Amino acid sequence: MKNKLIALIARSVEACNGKGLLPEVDLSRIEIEVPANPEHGDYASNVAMILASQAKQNPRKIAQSIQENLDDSEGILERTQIAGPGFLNFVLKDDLWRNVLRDILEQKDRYGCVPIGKGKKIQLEFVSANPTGPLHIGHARGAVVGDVLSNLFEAEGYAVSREYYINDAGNQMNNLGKSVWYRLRELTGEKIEFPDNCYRGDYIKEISGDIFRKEGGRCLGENEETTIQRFNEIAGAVILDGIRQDLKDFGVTFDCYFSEKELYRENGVGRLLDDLKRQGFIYSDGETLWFKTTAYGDDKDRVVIRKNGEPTYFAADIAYHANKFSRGFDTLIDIWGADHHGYIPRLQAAIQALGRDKDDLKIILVQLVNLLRAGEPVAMSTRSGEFVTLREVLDEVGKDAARYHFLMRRSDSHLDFDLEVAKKQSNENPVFYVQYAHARICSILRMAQERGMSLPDFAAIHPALLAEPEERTLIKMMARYPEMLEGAVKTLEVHRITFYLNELAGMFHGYYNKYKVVTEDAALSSARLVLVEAVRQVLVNALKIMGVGAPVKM
RNA sequence: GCGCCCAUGGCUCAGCUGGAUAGAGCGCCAGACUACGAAUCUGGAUGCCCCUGGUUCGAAUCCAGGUGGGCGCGCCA
Repeated sequence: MKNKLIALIARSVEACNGKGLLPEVDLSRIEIEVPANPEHGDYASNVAMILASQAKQNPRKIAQSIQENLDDSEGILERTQIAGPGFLNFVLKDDLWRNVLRDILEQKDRYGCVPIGKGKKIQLEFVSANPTGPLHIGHARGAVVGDVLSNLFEAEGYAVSREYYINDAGNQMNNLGKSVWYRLRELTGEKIEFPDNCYRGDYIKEISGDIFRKEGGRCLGENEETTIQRFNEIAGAVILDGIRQDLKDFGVTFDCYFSEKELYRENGVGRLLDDLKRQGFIYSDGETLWFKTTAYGDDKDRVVIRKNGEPTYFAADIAYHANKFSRGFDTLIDIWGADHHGYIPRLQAAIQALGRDKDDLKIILVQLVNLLRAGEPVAMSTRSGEFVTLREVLDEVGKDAARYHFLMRRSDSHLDFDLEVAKKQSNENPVFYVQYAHARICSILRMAQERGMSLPDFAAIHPALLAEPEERTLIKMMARYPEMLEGAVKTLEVHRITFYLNELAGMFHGYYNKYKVVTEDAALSSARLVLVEAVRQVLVNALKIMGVGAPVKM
């Protein structure tokens, strides 16, 4: 719709050029928006104000020239008006709006999907928590944002791949094995001092207990180093299984779990560094190898091979992103906790050194969740074993409420998650507000069915009967759904869907309380059934992208 | 010290990339079920959009400099 209007304006401006009313001007900044105030029409354009400075004319006069030269051969305009400093406001014909209902009923699940992706391959990497402990509530936000963004990209016609990067090649894995080793020594009766760099959580004791039950006293083996290595593999696998299960129950699944160890196979990291060295991005100071990230705006160069000969995490990460690109993705999106923001410049430098455009990698920072219990902050640390697990939240709050909660704010703003509030299944929780709207509509449709009124086709109703202001508002709101999705994709802002849903549900509730859908008037009832069915469809479509259920009854 | 993010009613936050009178929810006050589901709705009060300058037809939004808060600044991952 917006595009149609832009084209209309552009043609008019051209016509004005021809008649000498306006000079040649740059039209790239024409914007069409939905005015906050309905009195200002269905759409408004700032075109005259933009042109005013270029054309050196009064904006209202320009608006008038454009208005007079509009060629509405399609007949979509009811009227236009000039207002304020020079806005050109458009009021569309009601029929045009009502056709949205037809589109929704015909397109069903696909309504709202604009195929702007055109099959472009995009990869989203998220969660990627070290498999050294169960997922906690802090990981949940990134998981939901990544999952919903993936859904959104899919809806908009991208070929999406979801990936979890398993950091299983670093020191932290060794500490995991060591943690198990210490617990097992305890179980065999030894008195030990549990080290600070080991993990204290109860899950370590459970894993150790399992091993002890199976193997008894011989579990500690002969050689300390190989035993710890063995434990870290066992524990890593058990924990990763748990993570997968938690994510699945949270509605988050991945196409690929990528192991960091893969990168070292056949000296992959080393070979990549050699390549980069040949291109002059890597230099040695005699003891260590440095990557020249300053060449692309980083504050200082970064170490890739340590003095002890071991590659850094960064070295592996360069190889990882090179690997991603080699798999044919056009765009990569990484979702990180905001505490990693300092890492962005060096990774972006790296992908440019790999010959990619800076924009081929987009990094979304998700602010850390501030966990509270009845208003009091709760300290969390994987190492100390003090944390609230994702599992716990799922069991107590439920998938839908938890997911919705994490989608209510922009991802770059801090989020307070109060356990006591979240656990309360009260009407304070907005997810119920939206789901209730859906259940209510289902209830209406059920009841109509019982009275022998099945849902009519759009062709069978008289759309003009939907003339109440609330009905027009609802229809316009639904017409904006595709634009909303497109905006959310372009800005990578999933919270927009939440706000849209809340507003649509609110409009429906208001309408419901004021008007009766099913009445003695058969024609009116039919039209209104189509209207509420359309609302239901849009609610379902949006909730599906959010991974939140749309219950028929509550 | 340097860098990134944030600052909007009492609280939690939106504000569609610069538009017309700055909006929701919670909380507070007053109302609405013999009704298609009251997990709902209707009405009411509350604002130096952190401060100071700048950019222009127009700024909560963009720029500069402050103030206050969060987070980073390893040859950890």
